[in-house]
Amino acid sequence: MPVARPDSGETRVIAHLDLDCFYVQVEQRKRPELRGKPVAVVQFNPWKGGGLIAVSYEARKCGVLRCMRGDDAKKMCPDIELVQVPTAHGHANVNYYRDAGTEVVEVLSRGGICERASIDEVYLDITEAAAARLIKGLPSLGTLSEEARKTHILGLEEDGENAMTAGEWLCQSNVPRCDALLACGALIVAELRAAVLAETQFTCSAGIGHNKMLAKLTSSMHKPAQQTLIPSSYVPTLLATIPLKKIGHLGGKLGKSLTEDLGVKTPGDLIQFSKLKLQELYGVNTGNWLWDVARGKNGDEVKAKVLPKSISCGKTFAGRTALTNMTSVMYWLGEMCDELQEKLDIDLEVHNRKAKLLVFHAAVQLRGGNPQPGKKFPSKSCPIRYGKEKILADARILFERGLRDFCPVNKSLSPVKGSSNSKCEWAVTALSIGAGGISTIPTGVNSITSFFAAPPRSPEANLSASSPVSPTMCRMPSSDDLEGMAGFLSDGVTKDEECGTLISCSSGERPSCRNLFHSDDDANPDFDVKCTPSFGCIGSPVRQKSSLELSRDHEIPRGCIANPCSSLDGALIQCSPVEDHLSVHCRVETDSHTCAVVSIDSHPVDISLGMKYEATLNPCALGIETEEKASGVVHSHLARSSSKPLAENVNPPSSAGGHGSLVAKATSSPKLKDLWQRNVLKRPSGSWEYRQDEIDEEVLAELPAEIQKELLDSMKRNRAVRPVKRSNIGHFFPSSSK
DNA sequence: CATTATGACGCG
DNA sequence: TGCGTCATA
Repeated sequence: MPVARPDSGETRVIAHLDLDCFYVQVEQRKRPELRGKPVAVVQFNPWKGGGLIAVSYEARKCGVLRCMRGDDAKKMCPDIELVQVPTAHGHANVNYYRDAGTEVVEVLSRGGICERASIDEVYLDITEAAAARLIKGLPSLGTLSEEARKTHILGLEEDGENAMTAGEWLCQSNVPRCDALLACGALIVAELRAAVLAETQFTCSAGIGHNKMLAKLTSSMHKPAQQTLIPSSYVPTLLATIPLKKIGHLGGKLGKSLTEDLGVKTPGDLIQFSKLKLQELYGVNTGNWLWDVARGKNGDEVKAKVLPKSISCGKTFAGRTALTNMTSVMYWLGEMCDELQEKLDIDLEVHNRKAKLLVFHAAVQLRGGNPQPGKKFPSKSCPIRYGKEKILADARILFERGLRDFCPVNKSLSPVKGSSNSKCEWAVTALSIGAGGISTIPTGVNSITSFFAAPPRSPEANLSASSPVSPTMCRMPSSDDLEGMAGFLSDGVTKDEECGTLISCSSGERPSCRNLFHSDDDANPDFDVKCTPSFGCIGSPVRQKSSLELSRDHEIPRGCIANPCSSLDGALIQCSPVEDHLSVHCRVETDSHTCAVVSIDSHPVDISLGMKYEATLNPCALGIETEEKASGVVHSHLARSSSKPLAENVNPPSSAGGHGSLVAKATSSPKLKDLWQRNVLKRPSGSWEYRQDEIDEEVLAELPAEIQKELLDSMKRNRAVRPVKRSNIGHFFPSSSK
């Protein structure tokens, strides 16, 4: 549901860029002999020649449409070249196209704040660049590039007394600043499009306006390889003219409801309704948003986001290809898990990110028994454990769990053919698994690792001397890091005040540098943290102290969880140097699929020596498995558990300890440190609380602009309007009927 | 049961 | 956490 954001009026210059029939262009670049020909890209599927997903403009002239099948396209246009989407793991693989899109993003991101909206679409906020250009003076006809001159200016009168060319419009003086800004924006976009063409060989179309909605609306008005500008003066005319469904989010049920229930045919028609009325009809958020739409307003910001927030793979099994037994389901799940893990590996390697959540979904039909028509197979999720075998095992459990919820009577997991009435027979028509909650592994120059490992006065203990630290690890905290920090600080806080536990650990092998940042238990056996809990207590409801010793030989703190049955599967430690304290926040995922959040407060740290910590641990969100296998060593025991172990019968590793990782974050910049220090409130419990409302504006102002922006965005998001109680939205999306 | 794969986001 | 909606190649 759309949500209205505070509108910025006409101060911004926003562009929306869209690659023309993108997959086709990618294929044409690979095979230049296809250029200028009728071409379509078809998705792997033997049925009727596969489905078209991209059609070249030459083919469109013959009447070939997307959503046709390959066979139909051949009939309509015998000369058409059908190119297959590459296949991997038994289904279509779009990585090649995604990478091609990345090339484009790399060019475009030079122009301003860049938000990758889809595989081939980008929003740019080029306000700053446009303003800078405007300061240099209005463009002049002589210097106008060819591409800029070809801009379509909506509402421009091309004949008659007041006729004006686009070039003239772009160069006019004595116009409102907002128009001049748009004109500068058009020049910039023209240059960017030319750069994209020169550097990637791809053409794209663009829309330029004062907000995302307008930019998106106009980018598709002149295709391919053209750009369109919408002056604010033309907005009312445009909105009164176009079909409602052209507006983003109004192409579906909401738009249909507006038309059918209220007779609204164009966005402009909405203007007759008061804000209150729209709120009553569609809820506060959507109502406000619609009120804005009627006026061409839209406060959505262009987010600096180039990377996807989730990664998934899926396959459909239509018609007779539906899967009706566990063996075939497991086969395909296996393929998909391999693929997902591959993607996660790449994302970790290339972007230094890890996912938190595994999501499973399937489309399943019930046959026999009492198949309930509209019933949907539920999607299920759990914390993700890296490693394809683990993903597969978890996906299987999620599937079975879904099946249990889904099957009405029978709890059997196997489909039964020739359905006896008591059993249910199922057919899987789609499977998908995805990884969500992907975020940058926090790193920084003064990450906890270098903090420990590279004591300034102890060169021989400097880890980087023995194993070079990669540049990415030594960089300034990126905006992603910051976002991670803000998010972490705002929600990574323990809430459970009652339970406590002890940990202690001694160290294992000296880890390689890489392992300080990544957990990759299979791939990095050299980082095998042996946790030897030396003492502990079971079930103490009282917070207790324990010490974490770091010996001189092992500069790296071996964070480890008290539960000896667990291996560290994705430990994440965040730390902040605050005065002379070191504070560590640690999130641990264990083999038994539990997770813990602990925090450790240290007292004066001498980083050049082995360290002793007074630690207070606040486990939360735990469901640590039982003490029964724990041969006399430490157990965690928790008063409450908010997440159950995934598997009913978990076999804990027999030995204490396991593979693990320590991922650290801190800040090198004194300013950031300061920012952190001032806004992280230490609570008696030793846990952290982040008070974003107390961020010191002066400190914020000293940060690099990009980081400022990102932090502000992040704060805004955290503060986003929470919908008030919906009044009568229920009647609007009838869930039962249909 | 034939558009397939992939993603984002908002609600309760 | 899970679901539904929307979008686009």
